[in-house]
Amino acid sequence: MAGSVNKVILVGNLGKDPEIRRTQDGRPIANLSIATSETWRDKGTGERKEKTEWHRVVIFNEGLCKVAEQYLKKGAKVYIEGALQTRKWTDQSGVEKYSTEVVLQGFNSTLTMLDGRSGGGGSFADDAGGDFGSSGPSMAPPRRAVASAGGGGRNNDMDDDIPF
Amino acid sequence: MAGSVNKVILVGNLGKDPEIRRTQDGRPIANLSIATSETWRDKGTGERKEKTEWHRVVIFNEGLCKVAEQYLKKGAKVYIEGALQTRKWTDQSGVEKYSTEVVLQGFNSTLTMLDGRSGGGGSFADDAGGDFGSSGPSMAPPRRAVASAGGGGRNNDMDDDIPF
Amino acid sequence: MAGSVNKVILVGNLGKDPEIRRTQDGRPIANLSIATSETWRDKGTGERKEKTEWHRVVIFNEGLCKVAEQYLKKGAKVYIEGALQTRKWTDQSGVEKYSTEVVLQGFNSTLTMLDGRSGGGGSFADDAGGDFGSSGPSMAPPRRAVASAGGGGRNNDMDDDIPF
Amino acid sequence: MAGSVNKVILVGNLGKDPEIRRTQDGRPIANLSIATSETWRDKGTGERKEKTEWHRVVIFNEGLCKVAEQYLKKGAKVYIEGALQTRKWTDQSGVEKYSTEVVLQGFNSTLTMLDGRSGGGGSFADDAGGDFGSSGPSMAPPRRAVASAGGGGRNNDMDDDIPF
DNA sequence: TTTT
DNA sequence: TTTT
Repeated sequence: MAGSVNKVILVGNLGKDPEIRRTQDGRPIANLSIATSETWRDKGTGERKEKTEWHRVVIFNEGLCKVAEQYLKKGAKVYIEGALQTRKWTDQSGVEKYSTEVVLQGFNSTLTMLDGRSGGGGSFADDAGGDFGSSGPSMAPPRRAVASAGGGGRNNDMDDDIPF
Repeated sequence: MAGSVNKVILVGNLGKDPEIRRTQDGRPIANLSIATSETWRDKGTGERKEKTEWHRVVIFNEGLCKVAEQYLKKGAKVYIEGALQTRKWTDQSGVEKYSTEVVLQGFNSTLTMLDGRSGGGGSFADDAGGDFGSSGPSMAPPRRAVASAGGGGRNNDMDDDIPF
Repeated sequence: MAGSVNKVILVGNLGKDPEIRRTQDGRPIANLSIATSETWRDKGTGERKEKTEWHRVVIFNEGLCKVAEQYLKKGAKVYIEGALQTRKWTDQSGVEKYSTEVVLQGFNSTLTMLDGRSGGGGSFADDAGGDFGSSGPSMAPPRRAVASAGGGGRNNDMDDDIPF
Repeated sequence: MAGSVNKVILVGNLGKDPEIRRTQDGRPIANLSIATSETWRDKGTGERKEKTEWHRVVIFNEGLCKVAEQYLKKGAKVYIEGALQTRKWTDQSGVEKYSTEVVLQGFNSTLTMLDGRSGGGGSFADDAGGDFGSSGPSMAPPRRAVASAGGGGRNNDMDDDIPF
């Protein structure tokens, strides 16, 4: 199909520590359980209500898995950007089940810590060991590198003066 | 929870006509089945691959339900903005199942037709019978009304010339 | 034009306290200055680089203006969702200028505090004094009320069991 | 800054053909002029109103530039995802000006054609010559390659049947 | 002018 | 299981 978009944006808190496992060929996969919640006041009774939604987030990218493993803990607030994916599986009693997950994989996936503890954090895009510096043998987490790409050929004399 | 976001953005095509049903008290609910797909070239073989993902979209807002009923058909391309919601239900054989849906309900829900046939289309926000004109006995679909709100107190002399 | 979307999503910190002013007819307008920044490692030198972008955010909605006034301070981290708008104006020397702002107005605008101090906060949608509770003489900030809209007619027996 | 997000999502139509230029070292830069518009009904008079917003979009990524050059024409409808950037420049009379643009550069940039003519289309992410196949001397446009990354270690037996 |  |  030409021209489709499948994007999920969540800001929420981890309900527990990330779970990291490995595939047979050694690639890491991280699972996050992220809570979002809505609060509102009941129109009739006026009482305050809250509803929590839990999201299963699966990270296939190696760099983002490391970020999750090293920096994220139960309770951490994160911004994530991924895609919806529904997986079919069969439970032990042979019943077919579907599980819908938010998948961070390939491009246009992002994981950003929003509580800036530990000095480590920052914003990470899923660069799949891509073009920008952070690859190689170093274990340094990949850095989002928007400003460097295509930097040549542009008058980037952005001093941070405010135009307003 | 202070500060959470639960947002899904899809651009895709309807796999079938919208299904409209009504609650006991007469409120409409529309179900859409939307396909998104990814294409890529296999790194090993070089062949073109495609994977389609199907999304279950549920519209609770009355105005958007009417839009869906009147304007959307199988094959239509739409932009939708909603929230993830996982629902638990029990099938006829007593097995507990979970279903994750993209819910359009309340604020911050949008349904926009992207193939501008039928003159009807346009962009619709889920205004829940809100502040902007489209309420009342009229069956007219709600219109997104960004520019009118707060129009006072602002120099809105934007002529539609391209400023660059 | 049928079918367009104009959306900006920012997560950043306020560079200074919100500035609130009023129109002649008494409507509040809040201006926020929000910083986002990118960090990356230079491919050549390996040194850490950072580039900050400043965004002018204008809030026309009365409820969100109150939230900004009461809860936001210099340094606060926020999630905002608005639309791009370029305004033409003439400076004192008669030169035509353009200013591009992120406008929170009408539907599909959101302001959410991400550092949960003061117990006040929460997530606020721009409901324009709409359908959900928060209107009236009360000064209570508007609450995002997704779950209440259309609540009738749905089996919302979501207990927060995790389906995974 | 740890934890910031700078994202613009537009769905709109090109006001004119893309303009492609090259930097001194030969890198292409594409400029798009994209219109979005809002329609609403005036609360007082009831008449239909429309306001068009024009967005300057700058593409630094070589792959996306080629896509723009080869597939996009005046009138084309596109989905784009980029970041806000304000640039300072001096006009011929020495006046300092600011220009805010939507920049597609590096990760998390997307350009997707929404009117599927010419068979070419599809969805493209800005992969900066990244991990997925499309690099090399071939002029083939980069393909978004979500499903292939991390494919090992996962039961991806998704048949494209609609599961609901 | 923020933040790390 | 989070957070307020």
